[in-house]
Amino acid sequence: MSEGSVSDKTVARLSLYRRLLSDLLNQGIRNVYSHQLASAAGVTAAQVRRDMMAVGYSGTPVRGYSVPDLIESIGNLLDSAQAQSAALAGLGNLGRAITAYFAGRRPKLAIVAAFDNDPYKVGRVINEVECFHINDLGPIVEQRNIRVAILTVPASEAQQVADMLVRAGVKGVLNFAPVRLRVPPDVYVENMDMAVCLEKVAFFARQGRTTAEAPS
Amino acid sequence: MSEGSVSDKTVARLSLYRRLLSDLLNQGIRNVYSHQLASAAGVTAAQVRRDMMAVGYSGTPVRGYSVPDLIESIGNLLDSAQAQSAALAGLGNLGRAITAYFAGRRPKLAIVAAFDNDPYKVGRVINEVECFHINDLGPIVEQRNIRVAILTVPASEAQQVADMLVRAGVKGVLNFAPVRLRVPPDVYVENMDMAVCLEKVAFFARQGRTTAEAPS
DNA sequence: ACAACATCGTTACAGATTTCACAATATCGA
DNA sequence: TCGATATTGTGAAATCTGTAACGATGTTGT
Ligand SMILES: NC(=O)c1ccc[n+]([C@@H]2O[C@H](COP(=O)([O-])OP(=O)(O)OC[C@H]3O[C@@H](n4cnc5c(N)ncnc54)[C@H](O)[C@@H]3O)[C@@H](O)[C@H]2O)c1
Ligand SMILES: NC(=O)c1ccc[n+]([C@@H]2O[C@H](COP(=O)([O-])OP(=O)(O)OC[C@H]3O[C@@H](n4cnc5c(N)ncnc54)[C@H](O)[C@@H]3O)[C@@H](O)[C@H]2O)c1
Repeated sequence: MSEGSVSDKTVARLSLYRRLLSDLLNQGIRNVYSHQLASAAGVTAAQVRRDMMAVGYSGTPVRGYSVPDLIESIGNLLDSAQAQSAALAGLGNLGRAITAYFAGRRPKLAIVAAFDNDPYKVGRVINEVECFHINDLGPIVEQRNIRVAILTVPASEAQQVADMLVRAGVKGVLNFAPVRLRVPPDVYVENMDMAVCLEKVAFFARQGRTTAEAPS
Repeated sequence: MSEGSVSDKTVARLSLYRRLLSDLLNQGIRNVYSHQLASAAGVTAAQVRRDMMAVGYSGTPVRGYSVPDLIESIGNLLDSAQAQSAALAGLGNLGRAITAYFAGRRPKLAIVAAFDNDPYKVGRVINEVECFHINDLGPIVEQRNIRVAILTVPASEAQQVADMLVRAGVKGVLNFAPVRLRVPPDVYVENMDMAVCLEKVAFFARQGRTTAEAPS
């Protein structure tokens, strides 16, 4: 199904659109125009319509887009047929915040296992997620067919833990450690680099650069 | 001083380079080639050399770049002359993790005040940062000349708190709430949208897209 | 029934960003 | 001293990304 190549940026915007559309649906709004969605997302109307080409969904003039139908169409592109599972490595300050945030939020993409090397955490259930010892990562990730991981271990451990994840079959990593991971070319890594982002903000705050950022 | 227009992406990469260079310096390495820095950062050597043009620093053939000199040159571009101060709004799970992470790390860009509306937190010092009541935000931000803020309040409160920050003179916001903030055009907003990023990772993990991401 | 209208889908364009390619050059070894 | 060599800096080409423009189209009001 679907296009072989949807760009990075487009995927990010579609995910954002979907969240905005869900908000609209909760407000009882069932139709939306490209310029309305654009305004909510902070992009141009042309951008929204262009992104819709990737989805393959067509609205109608005068009515615009059907909110529930569009949510479903975006889901057809972004979501996998069967639910995906994610693992989290490193249940420290950030790891716990993240598990709390995602707990019970996405049925199609949930954190189903956490790993740490701190014996005090292993065996406990934190924010609805069971914590295992890092040494058991391989078998558990393989058994549960986990392909997505969130990496929140200290920078010094990040590469080593990433290697374990990759060996166990993980194909996508959301990396919070301020380190560039070395992974095989078929593994996708997204770096959330807070230090870099904060320096960016500080720089442009000083420069007075006119705002507006696409979703990271 | 310096160029009027350095791109978004270039600023992010320069911040990354600087961190990598600091690591090298700690290892006692005092010279580096563009292809080495490129490999560490996950970009091409041509990209590194192109970014150096924005900095205005020149290396020499055969020797490459001087690590300490390059760190200084990047600092001349990225850092402000006098230290910048940042505020954090919302000392919840994520806010506490972030203050812990940045505590005592950057002398030139430190979190110097936190704000919350939870009376239990107000008045306490958490991770070396004093917590004030959100209602006192305006005067304190103005007095301390704070221009940069990190926003980690619940999504429902984000716009309102952002308005307070902007009124107090903040010109750059690192926003973690899954909401698109409305701010005047002279205020720079960087969205760290974890939900969007996780969906991106899940999507490309499935697609088998060949990796490699620029710094966010 | 049909004209007026606002919006959609798509193609063509423009701008930004990255990569390529190569002349210029500083250093090392003979 | 001087040639050999690997690297730099940068103009030009290529690619990626977003914007603009416009014909096509469905709806509404009369
Ligand atoms: N806290 C933040 O806001 C923040 C911001 C930016 C980046 N980061 C990065 O995120 C990562 C985690 O940050 P944190 O503040 O949560 O740190 P933390 O020290 O609170 O948590 C790290 C966790 O990883 C566990 N751990 C250590 N070694 C391990 C190993 N080999 N295998 C499995 N688990 C291991 C520790 O037991 C701990 O629970 C770090 O790389 C940090 O640089 C954090
Ligand atoms: N925790 C995560 O990993 C994570 C991930 C992605 C996004 N986010 C977003 O970050 C934000 C914070 O997340 P969290 O998990 O820390 O939530 P949290 O509920 O733990 O923390 C929110 C904090 O904000 C304070 N607060 C509430 N209203 C306020 C107001 N009007 N003024 C000042 N302070 C106020 C609360 O007292 C609390 O301390 C949310 O918008 C969340 O969606 C969090």
